[in-house]
Amino acid sequence: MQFKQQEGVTLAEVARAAGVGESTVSRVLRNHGSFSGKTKDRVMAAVERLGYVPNRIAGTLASAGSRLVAFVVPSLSNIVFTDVLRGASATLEAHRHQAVFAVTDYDPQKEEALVASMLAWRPTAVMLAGYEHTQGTVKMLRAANCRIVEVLDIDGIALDLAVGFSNHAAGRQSARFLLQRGYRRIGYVGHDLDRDTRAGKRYATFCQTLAQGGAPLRARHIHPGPSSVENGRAGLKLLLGRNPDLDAVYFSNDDMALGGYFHCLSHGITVPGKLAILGYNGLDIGRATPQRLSTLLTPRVTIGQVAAQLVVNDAPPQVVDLGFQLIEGETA
Amino acid sequence: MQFKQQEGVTLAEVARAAGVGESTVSRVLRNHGSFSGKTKDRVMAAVERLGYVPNRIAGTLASAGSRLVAFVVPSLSNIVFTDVLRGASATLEAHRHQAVFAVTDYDPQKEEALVASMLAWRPTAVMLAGYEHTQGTVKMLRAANCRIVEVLDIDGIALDLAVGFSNHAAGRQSARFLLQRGYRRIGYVGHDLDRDTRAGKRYATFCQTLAQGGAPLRARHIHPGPSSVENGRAGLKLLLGRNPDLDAVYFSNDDMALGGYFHCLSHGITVPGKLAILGYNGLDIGRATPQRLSTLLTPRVTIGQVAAQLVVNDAPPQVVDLGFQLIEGETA
DNA sequence: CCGTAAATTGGTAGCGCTGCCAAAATAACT
DNA sequence: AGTTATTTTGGCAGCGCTACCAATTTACGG
Repeated sequence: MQFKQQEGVTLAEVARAAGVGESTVSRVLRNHGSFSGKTKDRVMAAVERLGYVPNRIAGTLASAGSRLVAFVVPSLSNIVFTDVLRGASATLEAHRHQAVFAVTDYDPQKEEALVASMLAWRPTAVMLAGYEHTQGTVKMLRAANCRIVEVLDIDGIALDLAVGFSNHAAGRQSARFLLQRGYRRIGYVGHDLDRDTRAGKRYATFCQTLAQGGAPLRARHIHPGPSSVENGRAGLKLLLGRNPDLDAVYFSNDDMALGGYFHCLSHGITVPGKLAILGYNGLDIGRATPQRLSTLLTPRVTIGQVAAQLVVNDAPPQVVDLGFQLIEGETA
Repeated sequence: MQFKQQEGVTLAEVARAAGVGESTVSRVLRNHGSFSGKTKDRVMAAVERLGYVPNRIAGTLASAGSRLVAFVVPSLSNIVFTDVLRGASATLEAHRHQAVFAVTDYDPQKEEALVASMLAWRPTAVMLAGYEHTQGTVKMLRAANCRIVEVLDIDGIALDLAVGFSNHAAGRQSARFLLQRGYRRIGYVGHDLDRDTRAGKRYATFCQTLAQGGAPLRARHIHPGPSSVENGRAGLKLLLGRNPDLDAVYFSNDDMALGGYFHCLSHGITVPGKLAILGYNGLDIGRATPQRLSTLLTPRVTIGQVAAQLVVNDAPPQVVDLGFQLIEGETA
C-alpha cells in the first residue's frame, strides 16, 4: 500500500479534514495567535493523518521573510569557506533558517550572476567572501531588501555587516614573526593571487613589513593553479632550485606550507635549521605532523557562527574583527 | 543618490513602465513563447531602468518546479561530503538550479527533521548520504513529489536514484590488498562506526575477508570523536602500545591514516618495513607526503556530478556504481 | 485587396499560504 | 441574567508570478 498522493496535501485539505477554518490551521502550525487545546489536537491529528508538509514557497510569498540565507563562496575546495559554512549552518538551523549556496570559482562576473539568482529567492541575507565585488553586484545588493555579510576580510569598507579579520595585519604579523626569529633570507610560495585577493593582501603587507625590517623578500614563486599540498611541494622545489640559500619561506596557506614541509622531509632539508616554514590558517593537520606547523590560526568557524548570529538577530551594521592567533609551532 | 526602493520592483511595474502586458514581460524574461524584437528591447530597457529582479518565490508557486536541490549531509568537516557538493554544484548551476543544504551531524533524527523542512521548499530533488534513514524520513520522501538521490553508498535498496560505490567491496578489496602483500598481523584504527555507517560497512567486510584469508584482524582501536589526523595519530599510538607486533594497519580513512603515518615518522617506525599503512579516500595530500599514501581513491566529485546530472535530466530510477580505485602507494 | 494562417499580445484565474477583520463562542464581572 | 472583556474562530483579499485562452496584429497567397 504505497500510493503517492497527487501533488501534495494543502492546508485547505487539512482544514477540511479537521473541520476547522484555514486560518486556524495556519495559526496552530505556526504556533502563533490563539487557539484552544482541543482545536490543536484536531488539527495535528489531521496533519498527521494526511502527511501534510507546509509549503514554504506559498508561506513566504504570503508573508514576509524567506528565512533563506544565501552563501556565495569562491570555492568548496578551500577549507576556509566550508568552515565558515559549517559555523553558520548550526546557528541558522537552530533559528529555523535554511542555507543556500553557490560557488563562484573566484570569478567576480560569476559572483554577480549568482548573486542575482540568489536575490530572486528574496533571502534574508547574502554572505560573500571579502570586499572585492563588481559594481553590478554592489548595486543589486544595495537595492535588495536584505542583509549583506562580507566575511573573512575587514580591510575595506563594509556594505553592511562584515565579520573576519585583517589580512593585512595577518601578513604583517607573519613577517614580524620571521624577522624576530632572526630569519633574513626569506622567500614566498603562493598560488594565484589575482583571484584569491585575501592571500594577495597578506602577501602585500608581508613584503612591506620585511622591507621595513631590513630584510626584503629575496624570492618568490607563484604556482599556477589553486592552492594545494601538491602545488606547495612543487612550488618550494622550484623556488629552492633558483634560490638555495633561503632560510625561511612563507606560504600562502597551510596546504601549500604542508607541501613545502613534505618536500623538506623528503629531501633531508632540516626544518627549521636549514629552512623555516610558516603557513597560514591553522589547519588541524598541522598539529599532528612530525613537527607542529608554525602558522596563523584563523577563526573560520567562529566567523560563520558570528555572521549567522548577527543575521538572525538582525543586528545593526557593524564590522566584527575576530582576529587571529599566531601559532609558534616547530617549523619556524 | 542612494535611495532604496521600498520592497522590490514587481513584474507589474515593469509591464507598466514598458507599456506592455504582464504576460508579455513574463514571456520575454523567461524567453518562452513568442514576442517581437522591439517588445523585447522595450521590456529589457524597463527591467534595466527599474533594477527589476524576478521573484522566484512567486514564480515557483505559480508554475511547477522550484529548481531547488536539497542536500542533507552528515557533516561539512568530512571532505567526502563537500566534494560531493562541489561536484554537484557546478552541474546544477549550469542548469539553473540552486543548492540548499543542511547538516545532520550523523544523527538520523536530525536528518528526519531537516528533510521535513527541506521538503517544505518543494525541491526538485533531495540528496542524502547512504541508505540508513528513519522510517519517518522514508515515508516523507516517498510521499513527496520529488526525486531522491542516495549518494556514496550502493549497498542496499535504493529509494529512487543511488550514485556511489560499494563500501562492502571497498573493505574487501582493501583486505585482499594487504593479504596479497603478505601482511598477516593486521590491525584497524577507526572512528565512531555507529554514526558513520559507511565506514562500518567497510570495516565489516574488511574483517570478514581477512578471516577468510587466514589472517583475522589482530587488534583494533576505535577512537572516540570524529575522524581527524590528530585522532588517527593518537589512535595508532594507543593501538601499538597494546599490540606492538602488528605489521599493517588499515585506517577508517585517509585523515586517520595520515595521522598514523605521522606517528610513524615521529617515532622512527619504518613504513612500510616495520608497519604498513593503508588509508581510504584517496585525498590529494596523500600524493604529496614523503611516501605516497596507499589508499583507495573514491570518485567523490564524480558522484556529485553524476547525481546532479541524473536529477536535471529527470532520469529513471537507477543505481549507478562508480567504483573506486586502489592506489598502491608507498606505505603498504 | 481580401481571406486565412501565423505571430504577438493582454486579461485573468489561480498557485497555497498569511494577515486582517469581523463574527462567534466563552469567560468574567456587576 | 445582563453586560462587557477576552479568547477562538472563519472568511477572504492579496503576495508576484505563470498558464491558459481569447483578442489583436501581421504575414502570406491568390
